[in-house]
Amino acid sequence: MAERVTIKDVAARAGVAISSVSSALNGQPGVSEETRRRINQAAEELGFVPSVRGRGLAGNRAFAVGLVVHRDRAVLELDPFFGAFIAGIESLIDDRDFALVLQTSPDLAGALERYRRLAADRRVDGLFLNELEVDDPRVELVRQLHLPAVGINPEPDFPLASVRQDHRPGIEALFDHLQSNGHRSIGFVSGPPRFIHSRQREQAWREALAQRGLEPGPIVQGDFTYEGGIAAAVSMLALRTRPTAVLCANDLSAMGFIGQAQHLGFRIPEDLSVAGFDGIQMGAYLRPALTTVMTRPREIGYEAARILLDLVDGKPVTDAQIAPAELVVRSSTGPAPAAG
Amino acid sequence: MAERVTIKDVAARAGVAISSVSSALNGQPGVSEETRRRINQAAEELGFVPSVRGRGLAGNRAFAVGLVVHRDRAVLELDPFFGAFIAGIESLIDDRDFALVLQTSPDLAGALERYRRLAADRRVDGLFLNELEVDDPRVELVRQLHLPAVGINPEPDFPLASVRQDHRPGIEALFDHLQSNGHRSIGFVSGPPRFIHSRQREQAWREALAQRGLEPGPIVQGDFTYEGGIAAAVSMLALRTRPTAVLCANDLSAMGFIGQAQHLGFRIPEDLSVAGFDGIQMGAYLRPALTTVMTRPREIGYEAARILLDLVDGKPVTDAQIAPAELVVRSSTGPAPAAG
DNA sequence: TTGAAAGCGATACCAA
DNA sequence: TTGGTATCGCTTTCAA
Repeated sequence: MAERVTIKDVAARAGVAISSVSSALNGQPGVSEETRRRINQAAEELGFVPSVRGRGLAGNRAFAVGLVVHRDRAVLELDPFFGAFIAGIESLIDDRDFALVLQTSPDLAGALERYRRLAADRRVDGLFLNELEVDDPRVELVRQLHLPAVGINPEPDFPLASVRQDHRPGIEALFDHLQSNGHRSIGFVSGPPRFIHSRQREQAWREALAQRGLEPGPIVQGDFTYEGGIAAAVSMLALRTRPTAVLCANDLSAMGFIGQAQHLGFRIPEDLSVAGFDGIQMGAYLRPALTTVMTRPREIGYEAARILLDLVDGKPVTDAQIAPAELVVRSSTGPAPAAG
Repeated sequence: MAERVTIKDVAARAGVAISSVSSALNGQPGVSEETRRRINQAAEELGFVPSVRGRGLAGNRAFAVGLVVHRDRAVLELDPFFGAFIAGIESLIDDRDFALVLQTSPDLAGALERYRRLAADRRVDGLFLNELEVDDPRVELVRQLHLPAVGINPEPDFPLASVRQDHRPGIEALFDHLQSNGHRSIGFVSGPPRFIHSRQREQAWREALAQRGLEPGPIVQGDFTYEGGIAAAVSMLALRTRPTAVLCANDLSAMGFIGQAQHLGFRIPEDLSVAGFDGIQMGAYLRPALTTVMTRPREIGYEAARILLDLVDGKPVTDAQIAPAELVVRSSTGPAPAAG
């Protein structure tokens, strides 16, 4: 029972050739209405679903796209980006009968190996390139591999298709908020500089300062982790010229920063305002609840998938621009302390 | 350039038939050492990687396994289970040249549809069944579909292969810890009863109480979310007979519970001890840091994948048992308040 | 031990 | 508008 029904079965039942079944079911012209009807009915009755393996071999397509998450597992656990990003991808590709092949690797080198194999054994038709790094070797790789790929928030002159979200409006809004609260010295906890998005965020911070004629506050390098936020707080709060407000490159490091600042006796936001970046749910649950700049990973995933599938179909594509990041004011930011 | 090299190319280069290439590369007998060597060399030189499409069609295999996450996106973002679980799966299947096809669906009904299609178009050779529900329809589905499947932490009489982790030792240890701290009334915030693992955790709580001759403390139903934890705290802490300690069915709801309890003026752990279940990283960063029972999703993923691939290979399998959950004492639990 | 050939399940071209 | 057939890349008989 449940013997898989193939195109032959449908053809037999409808009394036509398999080529006609294929044409009919794929909505191609050159099939009479009557025949098409018979074929559809036969397929229906038999519960026929074309084998993606057969289709793939014949059409030289995998009907799948690949994503390699090259982060260590702990980050993957904590980072809210992927869940939403993946959900966004799926909401689009499902309708087109594509599947997502997900792989993980702790580092970029391993990820490259994965990408290479996904391409070598022809398991996917296209790739998502996220967490782009400076001079990211994946760009050259997909070129060699002749694989369509779409980059997520790449640098301006990125040579492949891409989807971007402008972070600046959110950071601008944050600065408006801070400045109207009397802050004039605003520090920054960065991410590892090898990541494009680390640089983008730092750049946005610099621009916002410059635009307001403010001196850049202290900057300390973090690494997007909670621990990195702790370390950043330790060094930044020991400075003689402490900022009155701090922007962290992501929410997780903001959480670490706040935790450590409180541990050191600072009241947030009375003594120090701290803001994050990402908009993770958890931020709403902290006390103080985290002021942050919210991105839209789900939409990014959706748009990235749309572009990628168009690329796979050989359609012309234009880069996508997601609605800009937005400020979410909660309680970790407030009036600057009176100058002491 | 970069024209895909196929088995034909290798055969041509080695001066043999493609069937010999196939046999040689798959390590099958009936190929002379000399020929095998020549073939290997040719394959090497050409950089040949067999197409998973061709292999799949010929061998009636997809070389892929499927996981459908049927949770809403917000949960997927916050739940640390999946990241680690997936990493565990991958660490095994990668070596065997299998890939993971990941799909998401907000609910079980949608998930069933996804499973059905993964099977119908023969995209995967096996399925992971996680977050099992009572009378879970997926069990019948995979039977109909003739698809190998492995259940994660199912009920005792589960009819399919499975991997289990015993939660009880961790909860026993927690109760030892609480009891030695003077707690005698221990409440429980449950998960939705339709989930097997909700029931398992509640059952473990009941057993631990019974074993110590303690009366079951109050029980309130949660839903594994932060908000559910808040709601549970609201109702449980309004009770005339408040417990002195509370176990929550997962860390996230414990976090909500603690947040709300603090909001209501309870000091944790001085006035009330609260423990979670899961062992998410975030728990270590809270204040108070969360006492919890730690599971091992990565190992669960690994073992589940091992069993599933054996099943796919038609090998006999036995259920896997992961090392039991363990207690992690942090600062959200402490001595019971003096009886008032 | 080797090679030829028949599938696997589709698509697509070309005659009829 | 149809049907026959080559083809995709591989595995697996089965002869030689």
